[in-house]
Amino acid sequence: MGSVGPTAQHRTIERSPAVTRRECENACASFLTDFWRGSADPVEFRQLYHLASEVELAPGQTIFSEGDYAASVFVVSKGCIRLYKHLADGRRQIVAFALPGEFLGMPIAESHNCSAEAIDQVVLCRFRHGEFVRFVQSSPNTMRRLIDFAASQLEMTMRVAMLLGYASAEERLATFLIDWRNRLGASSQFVPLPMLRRDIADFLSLKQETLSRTLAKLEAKNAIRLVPKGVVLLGLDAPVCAG
Amino acid sequence: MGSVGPTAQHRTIERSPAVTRRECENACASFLTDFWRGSADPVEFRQLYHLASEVELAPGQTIFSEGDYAASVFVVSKGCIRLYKHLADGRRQIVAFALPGEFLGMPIAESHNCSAEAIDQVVLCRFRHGEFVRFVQSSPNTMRRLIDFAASQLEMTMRVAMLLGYASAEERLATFLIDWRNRLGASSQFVPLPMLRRDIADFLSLKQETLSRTLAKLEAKNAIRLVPKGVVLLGLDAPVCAG
DNA sequence: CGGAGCTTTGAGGAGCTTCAATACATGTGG
DNA sequence: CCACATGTATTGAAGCTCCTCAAAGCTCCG
Repeated sequence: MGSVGPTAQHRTIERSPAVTRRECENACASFLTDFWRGSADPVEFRQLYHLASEVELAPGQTIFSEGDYAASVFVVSKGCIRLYKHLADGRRQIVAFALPGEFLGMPIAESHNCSAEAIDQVVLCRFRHGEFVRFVQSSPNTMRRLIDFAASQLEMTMRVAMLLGYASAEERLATFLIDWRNRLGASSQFVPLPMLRRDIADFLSLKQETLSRTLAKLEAKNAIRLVPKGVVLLGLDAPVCAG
Repeated sequence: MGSVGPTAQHRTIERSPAVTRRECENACASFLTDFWRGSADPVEFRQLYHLASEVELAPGQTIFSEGDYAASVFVVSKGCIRLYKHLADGRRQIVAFALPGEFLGMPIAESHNCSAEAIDQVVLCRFRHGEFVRFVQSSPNTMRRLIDFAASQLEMTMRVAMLLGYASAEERLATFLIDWRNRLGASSQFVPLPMLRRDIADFLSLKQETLSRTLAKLEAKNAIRLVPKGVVLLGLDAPVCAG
């Protein structure tokens, strides 16, 4: 329902073979760079290019829902996506924010284990599930990379689990802001936050009221400064996390 | 430091080739059964047998520490192990309890991302890291299984993260007890708890006082009955988790 | 300018933690 | 076999953090 599959109703750019390669080189550049770091095999690289197609989404659009049959494997090319799960009582847990170069969930799996929605304007790189799996199976190199990807996802999730278990609201928020800046590779002190407060709250397992109050507290401490669509990090690292 | 490597100082049973296979078939039986569910290849099965050796540990012994070079890959044959991480401020987070048939952490990784200690009397199945990785690389079947293993670990960790984020002490404990019973495949209502209260508390991110109180509360509700070295589950499933 | 959605602020309450003391278990030496 | 010592588990009372419910402020867009 509303998933971005080959039969989805929204805008999917299908291109002629002639332009496929170049467009895909742009769209998938960061993904392939990430995925292939080190041991590039030019032949496999090209193969993967030809399997990819491009999908563009407006803010708020659903990409897939938890439990959906995984017809496609997605990699983010541009924008920010929220990956979340619904709990029995209606609460929502954001599992991760996906950025360019990252898979949406675990590839290979038969069905999606979480839902995905575009936060801002998004461009995705799509592979048909079967084709992607066949490609991976034929390439021990790629399989190994997938294992590593899974391991790093596991590491990240464990880090979150520890954060949720033991950290105060202030520690959670500070850690989130620092991690987020690092993932964005932000050069300046300004860190954009394209998502809603509610998204951050649901990621850190806080109520949005508590999140607001904690942001205000950090600003009062001169650790951050709130600006439209983001924050400026001032002295967050040492002082806040230590105390 | 105190790790169970090929050069470790404690009891390692090195066997003659003649008895290797049979002992290992016992020791690794559950592991290989799990790992190979479905698509068994007898040849690879044998290969793996011959790479394995056996390690026995007393309660409380350290198997490896976070950050150690991963000289060995371990699979539990018998007993229960706590996998944990230390936080900056000295607190401890138990990441998982490992049971027979399970890997201790992610195989293939260069170094251990958590520490491991025997809870009770433990028997491990050990592979040298290099040999295990070479075997895995040579077997697409096994690689695929490893990806699936990683994905299921990821799924489990996400489940824990959600539990820690949103559930009350009572919900966490109830979920833990039910999951633990299911993993043990306990036929009777009695569920053994070989670990300390403190271990369970550090797993659920609760203080051990809170854990005790919550156990008492569940007993008062007739949901469980506390007995030495374990609990008897009475009516835990529906009533407690719903309310 | 007005409305809808998002964000911030306020007051009161519930749940977990902290510190402290008591009870229980296990193993050791007399 | 008992007495004691050590580590583990439970119970009690006070405090703090976060949550809940409620209202007001802000921002974006028609």
